[in-house]
Amino acid sequence: MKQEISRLVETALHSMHQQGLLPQEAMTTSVHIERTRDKKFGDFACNIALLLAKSLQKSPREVANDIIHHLPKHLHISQVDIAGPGFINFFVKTEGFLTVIAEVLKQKEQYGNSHLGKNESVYLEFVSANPTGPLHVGHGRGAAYGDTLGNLLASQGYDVHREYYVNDAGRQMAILALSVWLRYLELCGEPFVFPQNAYKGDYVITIAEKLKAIKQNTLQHAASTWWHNITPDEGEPNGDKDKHVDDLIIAMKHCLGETNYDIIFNLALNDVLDDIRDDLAGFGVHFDQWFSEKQLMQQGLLQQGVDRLKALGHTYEKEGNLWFKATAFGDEKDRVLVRKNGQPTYFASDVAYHALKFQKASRIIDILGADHHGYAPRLNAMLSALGLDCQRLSVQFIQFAVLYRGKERVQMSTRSGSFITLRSLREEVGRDAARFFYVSRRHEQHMDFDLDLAKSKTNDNPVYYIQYAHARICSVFRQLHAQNLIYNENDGLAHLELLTHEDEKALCDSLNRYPALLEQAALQYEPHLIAHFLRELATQFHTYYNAHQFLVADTALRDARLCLITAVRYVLRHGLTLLGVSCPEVM
RNA sequence: GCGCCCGUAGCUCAUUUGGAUAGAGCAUCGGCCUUCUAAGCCGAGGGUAGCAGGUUCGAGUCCUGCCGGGCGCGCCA
Repeated sequence: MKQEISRLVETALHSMHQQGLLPQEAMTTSVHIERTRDKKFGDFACNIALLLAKSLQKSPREVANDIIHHLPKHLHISQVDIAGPGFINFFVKTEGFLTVIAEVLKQKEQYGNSHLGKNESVYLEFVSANPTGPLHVGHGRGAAYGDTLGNLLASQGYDVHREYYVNDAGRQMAILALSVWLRYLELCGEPFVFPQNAYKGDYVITIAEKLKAIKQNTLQHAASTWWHNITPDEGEPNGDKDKHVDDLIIAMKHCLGETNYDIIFNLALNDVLDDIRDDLAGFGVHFDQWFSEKQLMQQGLLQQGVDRLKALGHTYEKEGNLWFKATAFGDEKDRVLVRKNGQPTYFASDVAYHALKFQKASRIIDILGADHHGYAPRLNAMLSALGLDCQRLSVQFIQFAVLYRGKERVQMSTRSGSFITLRSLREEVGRDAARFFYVSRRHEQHMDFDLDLAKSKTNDNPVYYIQYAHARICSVFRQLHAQNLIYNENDGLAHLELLTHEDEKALCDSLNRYPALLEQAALQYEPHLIAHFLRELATQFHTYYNAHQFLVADTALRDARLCLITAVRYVLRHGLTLLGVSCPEVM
């Protein structure tokens, strides 16, 4: 309907041009039709007269009047008005909206899908939390957003690859391995003070218990045999918590030897990763690939990336470190690639990782926590240096969810073990409520997350309202069968003109705009629009449900109404499925 | 100090990318179950869109400056 009106206006402008009422340059102004906010302004509005008025040196209302006089007639348009400063308002007859019902019933669960993406490959990386502990509720937002965005893009014809980048090569993982070993030593009865900077969560003890079950006491070493030349922990004279753990890691490797160290390291890594994988699966989030940073190094890709930058002349050496000239590409300072001890930085592996992504896909989306926003300029600098088009990379930052328990702010830290896990949230409020809640806010909007509210008053979550609309439709059909009535779809489609109520028109209007809404949401990476649309559609349905009886004696009317609510059901299901939310038939 | 994000009803958030009288939910108040599920519907109150300028037919939306909040500014990941 929107496109049809757009064409009508274009036709009008064209004939005005031919009659010399419109100069050539005015024809370049693109016609934009939008839905009205208020139905008293009709169903669609066009602001073209306001845009043309200046160049024509006429009042906007005058221009609008000229346009209306050149508009071709259209079967479904009942009235065209000029309103306000010069808007052209179109009133569409209800029949103009009803055709969508046949369209939805024809496409069924495909309705809403499109080929917008033309099969373009998209490399979507999200969550990618360090495998040093369980996911917490802060990660949930990125998981829900990323997965929904993936679903959305796939539905719009993009070829989506989902990936979790596993930081299994860095210092943090070494600290986890150390933490596990120290807990293990405690279980063996060794006395010492647990380092402040080590991981203190209970899961570390659980892993240590597993280690003890497997290796018994074979990895036990009295502190007197290996605790030498360790910088004191913070709080003690000349203490430094970072140096303290780093020294302990070196001593640990020295004491255990590489093989035993790797056993502990891998046990910890795999245990945590299994937990994360399982948690995400329970959240309905699946990845095509879990990409290991360590493999990036082992396969020599990291070195290749560094060599490439070096060969292109974008690096220099200073004080033994290898630097990337990031400032030459718009970053605020140069970045170290390889430390003087030969260790590559995190940034170096990101060079290699992104070069790889650019090889594999034409569009790359990184979903990062908002605390990483400073990372975007150096990524862009690096891509430019490599001669890659940084327009192909889009970095989406997820703002933090600030957690509250009632009025009280909850501090979270993986290190200290004081955090709410995603798993516990999921178990308490359920996957549907959690996913809907996360994705119903715009991702770059700061969000307040009240744990008490989320956990106690789950019925307040709008997701149930939407699911209830779906269940009610299913229930109507159960009643239909219980009353031994038959639903004849073709008969219903043949009598759609019986749907004359405003409620019915409003529902069809929503069904009509659903595909365009999905396209918009996909292009802007804003899946929250789906959540809001569904809420609105559910409201319209509940209103309709309360105002009219569906299972009426008049078969033609009954079938027509059943066609409409079946179409509504398809769209509800399509949208909820994109959000990773279930569609219960009974509630 | 510099950079990024943000500020909309008592609370949590929308607002069709610059459109007409800024809308929902929660909370508060008043109605609706002998009729397809009341996890629902109908109605009421509640606003200087942080503040001040600017751009134009028109600004919550774009620009500038303040104020307030979050985050970042490592050879951490």
